[in-house]
Amino acid sequence: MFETVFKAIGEPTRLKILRLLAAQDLCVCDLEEVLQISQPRVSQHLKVLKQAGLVSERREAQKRICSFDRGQFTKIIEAFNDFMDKPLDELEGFEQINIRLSNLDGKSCERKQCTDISDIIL
Amino acid sequence: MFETVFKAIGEPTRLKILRLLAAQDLCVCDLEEVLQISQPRVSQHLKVLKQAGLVSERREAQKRICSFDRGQFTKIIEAFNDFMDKPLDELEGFEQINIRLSNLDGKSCERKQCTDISDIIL
DNA sequence: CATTAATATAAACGTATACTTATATAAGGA
DNA sequence: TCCTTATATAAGTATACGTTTATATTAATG
Repeated sequence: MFETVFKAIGEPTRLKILRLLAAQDLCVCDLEEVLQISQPRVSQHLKVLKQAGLVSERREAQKRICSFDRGQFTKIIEAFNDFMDKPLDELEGFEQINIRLSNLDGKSCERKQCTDISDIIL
Repeated sequence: MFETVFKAIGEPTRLKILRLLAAQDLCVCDLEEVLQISQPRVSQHLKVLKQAGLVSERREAQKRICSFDRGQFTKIIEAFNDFMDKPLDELEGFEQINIRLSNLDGKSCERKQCTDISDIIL
């Protein structure tokens, strides 16, 4: 989820589109004109931005007017800060990682080369 | 700059590394152990995160202890919000784009909705 | 109902990126 | 000094991604 969002923003053309939509709502052909890039290119980038939840669209006749969903962006950043602040053991998908991290304490880098049976001290 | 940062975060392995470093400082071999991935892989991802300014490192003997630079991240997000809020004509690199955007009004796709507070005439 | 306008989708292609394997460097011990 | 530990870098490879060209879809218009 965060991956999708940050990846979406981390591309120059999409970042420009976002910045433009932050100034005003625009349809595909406007973006095409303003950015001077091809229509499929705009369309494909918009798809990525929509999937990331950063852009929404409404229809007006044949046109699709796109908006930057600023509220959504703020929410995502807040959620990301929560994600970064939360204790690791409360995080889904980090169970194994957290176990290995706990087993690390004190030992740091000296544990992994104990592959030889004769190294094991009982 | 924003591109570099968001691209850096928008990759699953790097996001995990960041999240781990947010919990505690770790050296390369620790990350290797905790995430169960190869040493060059960790090293290369850390390079990207450092270049984005998200991770800093200090040396302890042969080890390089990595930290998540949370302050830097906060600064970047603030800068990004500024970037998104600023009027287009104050933005470097958007000169031509802004001209074409202005030339749009009335033409191409109708509308000219003032989303910018400074457009509001009192 | 055929045509045009606005946008989406598909296929093809080149470049970028993530990962692996192999090797290099740098700092501590023996 | 030679060896080990910790990390970086290089080269190779496969996949993901951005772009273009071509075509499909969907909604107004004549």
